[in-house]
Amino acid sequence: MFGRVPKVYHPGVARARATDTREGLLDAAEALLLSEGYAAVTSRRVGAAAGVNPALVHYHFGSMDDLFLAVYRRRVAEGTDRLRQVLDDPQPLWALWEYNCDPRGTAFTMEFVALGNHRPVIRAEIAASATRVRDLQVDALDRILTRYGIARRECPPLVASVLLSSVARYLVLEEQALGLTDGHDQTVVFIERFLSRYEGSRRG
Amino acid sequence: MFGRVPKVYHPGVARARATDTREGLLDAAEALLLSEGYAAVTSRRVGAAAGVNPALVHYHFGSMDDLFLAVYRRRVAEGTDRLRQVLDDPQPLWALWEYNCDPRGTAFTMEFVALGNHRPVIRAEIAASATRVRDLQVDALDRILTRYGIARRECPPLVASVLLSSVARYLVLEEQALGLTDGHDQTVVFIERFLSRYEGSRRG
DNA sequence: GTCTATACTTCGATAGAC
DNA sequence: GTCTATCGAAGTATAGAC
Repeated sequence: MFGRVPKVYHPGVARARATDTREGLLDAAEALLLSEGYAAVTSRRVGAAAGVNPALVHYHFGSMDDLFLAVYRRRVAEGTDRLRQVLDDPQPLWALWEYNCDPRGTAFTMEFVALGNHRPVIRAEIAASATRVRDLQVDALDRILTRYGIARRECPPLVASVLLSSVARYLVLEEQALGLTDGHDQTVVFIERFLSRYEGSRRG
Repeated sequence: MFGRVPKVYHPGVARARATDTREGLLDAAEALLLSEGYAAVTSRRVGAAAGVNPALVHYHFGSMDDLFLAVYRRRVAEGTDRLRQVLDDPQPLWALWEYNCDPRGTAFTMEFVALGNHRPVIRAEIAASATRVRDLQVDALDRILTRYGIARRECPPLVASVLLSSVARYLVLEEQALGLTDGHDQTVVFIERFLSRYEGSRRG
């Protein structure tokens, strides 16, 4: 009698469902990426994991590249929010170290780096976001180091940023990807002793 | 008249040709891996790049997993040889730093790490070789640090090894994969100033 | 050893019914 | 929005001629 109900008549309901499906697909894609690597992220498997039809991947995102981009951007947005909060921490150096030690971000980034190796669109996105994150982190470190009276010439914030994230992220990479943990405990102790010199032992 | 010539009658010639093909396939696979990522390493593309029939990949290596393993092992063997020579260098700390800064090894490892994410056989191989390489490096550093009179308690060789390779490899990773070089120059200067304290500036 | 030919699988993407 | 059905491309792997 009414034919199809125009979606504009029930925008809330219609859009709620669509958003659920969309988010479900993103969740499924991200889970697959982390557990089995990017090669496992196919429209068929993502659809199956999300409990919907594979064709919906293309309906909601277009190509697989677009799906990957959406997954990436969602996670980067979360990460950036967390990074901003680091400065509010009463022990910002500790917070920054812990932020870089988060294993989720590393496994995630590694897959996308490998993915970007043969998908130019992905590669460009990674490069852009990496620069943004680094700028944010350098800005934070600049203020932190100044607060502790560490001269810029003695230890430039840029260098501190590179050193901090290098060690943290490489430790996680080794542990997650290679199952290699030799010397990690000792190295962490070594680093954290350094952090404690400025901020005391970690509280909270 | 003679039918097929049994290969045992001309082992040198027959084996020489076979070896060439085998090596050619390994070369092609490695080149593809580095230039376009592991997803580009398919039997068809490897065969085409090597100028032979794709079926030969399976004849010589069996499965694709076996091809990947062969590529990996060949490169690891080369890398291990180079690492052993580091100790003979008159400036071993510098040599070790440069060894870890080699971009080839890093790009290579990264692809295999991502590959191992959904290929258990590869993952196991990486873990085993990573442990061997680290042991070798720690052994080298132990002797180097002792030579320079650096107490094991002050800077454990294991920690030195982890720190050194972390920073070096992560710098390369960022540069190669993300095109991100902000702060790298300054960081390298920072590190090399440290090296120079013990070994003077790099010679040769 | 190397090639041709092919069986079988899985992928990305799209057209059209509902 | 979601599904069914399907096309064409590309992958792994094998059998068999040469």
